[in-house]
Amino acid sequence: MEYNHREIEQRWQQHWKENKTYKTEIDGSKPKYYVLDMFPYPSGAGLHVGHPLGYIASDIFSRYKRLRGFNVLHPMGYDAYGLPAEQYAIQTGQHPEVTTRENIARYRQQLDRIGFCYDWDREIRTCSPDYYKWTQWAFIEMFNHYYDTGCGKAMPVANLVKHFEENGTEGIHAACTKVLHFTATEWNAMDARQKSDTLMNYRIAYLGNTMVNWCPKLGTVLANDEVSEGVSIRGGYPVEQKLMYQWCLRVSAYAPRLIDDLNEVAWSDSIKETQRNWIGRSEGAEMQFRIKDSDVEMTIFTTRADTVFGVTFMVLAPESKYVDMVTIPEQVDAVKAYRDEIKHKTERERLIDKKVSGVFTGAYAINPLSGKEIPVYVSDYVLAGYGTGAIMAVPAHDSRDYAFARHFNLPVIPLIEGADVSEGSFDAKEGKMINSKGPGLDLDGMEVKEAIAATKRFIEEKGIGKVKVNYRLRDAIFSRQRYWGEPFPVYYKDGIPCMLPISELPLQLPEIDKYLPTETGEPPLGRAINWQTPEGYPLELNTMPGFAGSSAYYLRYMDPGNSEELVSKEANNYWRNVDLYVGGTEHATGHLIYSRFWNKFLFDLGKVCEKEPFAKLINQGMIQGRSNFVYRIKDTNTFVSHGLKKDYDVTPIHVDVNIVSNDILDLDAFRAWRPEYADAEFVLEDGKYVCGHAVEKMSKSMFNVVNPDDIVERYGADTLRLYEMFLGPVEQSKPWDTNGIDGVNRFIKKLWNLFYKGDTLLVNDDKPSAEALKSIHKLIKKVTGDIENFSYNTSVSAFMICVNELTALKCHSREVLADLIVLLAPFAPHVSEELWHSALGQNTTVCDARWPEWNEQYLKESSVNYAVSFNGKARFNISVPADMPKEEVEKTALSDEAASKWLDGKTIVKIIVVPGKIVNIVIK
RNA sequence: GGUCGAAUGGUGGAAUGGUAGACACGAAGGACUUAAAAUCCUUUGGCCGUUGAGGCUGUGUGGGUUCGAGUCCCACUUCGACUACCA
Repeated sequence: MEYNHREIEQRWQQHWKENKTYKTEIDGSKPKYYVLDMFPYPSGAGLHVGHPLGYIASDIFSRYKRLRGFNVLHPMGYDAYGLPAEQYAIQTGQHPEVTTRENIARYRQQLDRIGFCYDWDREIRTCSPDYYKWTQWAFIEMFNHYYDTGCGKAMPVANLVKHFEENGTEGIHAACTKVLHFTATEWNAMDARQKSDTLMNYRIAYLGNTMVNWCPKLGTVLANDEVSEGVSIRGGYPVEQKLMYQWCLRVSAYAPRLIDDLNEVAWSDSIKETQRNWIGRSEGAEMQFRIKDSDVEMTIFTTRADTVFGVTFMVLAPESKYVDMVTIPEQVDAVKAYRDEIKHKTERERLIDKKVSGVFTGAYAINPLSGKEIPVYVSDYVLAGYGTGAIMAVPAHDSRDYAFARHFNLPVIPLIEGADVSEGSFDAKEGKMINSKGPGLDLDGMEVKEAIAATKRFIEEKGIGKVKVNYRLRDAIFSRQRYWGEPFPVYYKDGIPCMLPISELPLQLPEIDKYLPTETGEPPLGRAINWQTPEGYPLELNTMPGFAGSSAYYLRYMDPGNSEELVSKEANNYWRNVDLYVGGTEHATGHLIYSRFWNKFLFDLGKVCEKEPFAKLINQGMIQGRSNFVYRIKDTNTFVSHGLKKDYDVTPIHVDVNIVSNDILDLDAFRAWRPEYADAEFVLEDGKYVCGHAVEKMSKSMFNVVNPDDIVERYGADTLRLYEMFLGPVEQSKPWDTNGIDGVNRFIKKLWNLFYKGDTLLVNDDKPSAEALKSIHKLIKKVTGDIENFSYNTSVSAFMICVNELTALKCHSREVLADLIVLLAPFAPHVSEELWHSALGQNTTVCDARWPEWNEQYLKESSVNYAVSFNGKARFNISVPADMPKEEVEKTALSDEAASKWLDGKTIVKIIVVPGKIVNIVIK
């Protein structure tokens, strides 16, 4: 029997499917383990070889845990709502559901060929009504809850209403958009509209007038994590700031818990750090600055309270509410002109244009500590969305303030001893304070850190300000002016937003004729006929963003068919949370924050039992493309090989990597590739055409996309799986390079040859030799350790070594080979399954086998080689029995002939015997 | 600008502070073959040397800790990832 990957893989994939080998049920007799991949967005391009990297790694881990006796939940699904399908729909009129369904079918086909152990009965799609019912449900719950900062969790809005009725805002501890004060009488006097508006200030899902990232080209708003460097992540279109009335989620209320609980998850330090930066906790102080000859008080936020004596001016964000309050009549026109100018610039333009700009309001503020009068400016370098939208400017110790001060010729007062501020500001938080003396407070001579603390104490005592922790994390904007997303379960009764009853969910996405905004500029749902409740109240026209459906999907896999709840108590208490989550780092600030927020909210409601959704996270590296080039001599149809190109004037041209093998171009395939190359001529080196190469993003336009289907067809899924792991550490980014794949394929053939020679079965029941046992037990130890640590590349090497050793030993012992197959099963399930049955005669699937344990006894060396070194320099080797005591080893080392050469006339200072490897003799 | 990470042969990459370069690719030579493919064997960091000896050097650069450093510490250089007017 020869190794025939096509036949074997097809047969076993069929078998697993028919027997539902990987179906998972709750089983209280076994410990659970939940392994999850970040589910893919099914794009039209299909999978390339980079996508399965993480899936293969998690599949290996799942199979390993299963062999270790765990009940493993390993599901897969599709993040099916998204912009590309909708953009495609706009261009072609094709319903996004149709394209999405087709893409999913293609993905499924590709995934199936790689032999994953998913329980497909648990598949979910975010666009399916059975699923998004629970996305809508969670939204309603968020609407009906507020965040109580007193007890640190979400509480029903009904409680809040009761409190308002009895005590007004007195004694309320609630996360809110702005701090309100009213009495019970005032509350009770409000009409329904006013009450609704007031409650929006507290709800976790709320309608608010917020500055949003508006992308005119996409016709929708975007969340902060969907925008980078002033352009949309999808499409790269410019984004501008716009004030809009939108649904938002009060994610910011959870900022402290999102930071604190990072200590409880086993994620890489870098991704935790990224989240910490994104949430952006900063400890500082809020301080009041009064405007001269006015009763206006402006609140600013600063982390450098110590620098308050160096404040020489103040700056307001153009959108700040203070601007209108302080601007003097003479400056109104100038300020208005400046604000208009800023308004018409996109975020991108504001970022690119680093030029300092701003305008004087004409007002002066009083420094609360020094009593000095300082001018108040407006400038776009101050952001409305962070802190209070107003700052005290300390040009000596902040580079942005410095640039502004130089531009407007404002004074710069250094506050730290030795700081040279003639060329630039001194931003470091170190040194001794100077020039910092005022009524009641003297900071001179203090270290910066002391000074910050002293100032904070002082302003709290005097009531000038208070200590405050600020977070950069902002509320998530939850409305999208798009068609292909979850409809909001919201209708408007006399303009007041109301939630549909849970019993009427899901609110299904309606059919529309065109996937574009209406002529009056309403979102696409405005085209839907009868988009209203049975009573005739209009339904919400926005849809939810992409992250809505992906925020709680891991919970749904636990109980995918449940029509009563998102997940039953029983299923949740058994599966709890994800033990191992595998996916890319690109979700660090989006999905991974939203999911954690969503989970914490459901945790507060008692719907889920774990406060963190993903206990351990592994970030697989990105697979880049490896492009190949041919070099055309200018104005000819002649191509010169890479090594000879310097002698010619050439143009590099991308060539399809699929007609290049080990950088050698297949000439006939190249001529057939494109009509214009049909009669191409070549200048060869050593009879071959060598292509150049470069590492680039894997994309169609660079002709460097490698489809896993092609690899599976040629080498088999087992080879693909092993090779992707062999390529390097899972967490590292690396280019895809097919050059080494033959080695892995050769390994499988060698493995096969341990079992069969032609049609002869070689497996016997002989007692394995000590060497063979040592080889296999070494492997058991190595692979077990590697899998736990996610170092699969060295495991693959270990398999190769073991198979080579067993081949050399002519070991065909059933006992040894059975262990080998079980170890290999997670990596190469098809060939393992085949050999398990046909050669080893087992009648259970290899998934039901037990993971072998290594026995130290077999690993014992009969003799140990020591490197003997003098003063750390290795000089010669000695071989001694493994159990020789330390003193004997020293004696043997010193009695060696070579030692005399080194010891001649020298004194031994000390002898170090390191167990296992080295005898170090220090001489003088 | 900030944060995190990386730097080892022609290439991908191994090395709990203990003989650097495992394993694989590629390359060179050889066996089998009419030939090719496949398979197998040998060599393969660099330099010097050679009878099959042996020696020197070597993990981005410069210091340090240590009997001993690719590994730990400090500084620098280069590259990558993420983030960015966050006061």
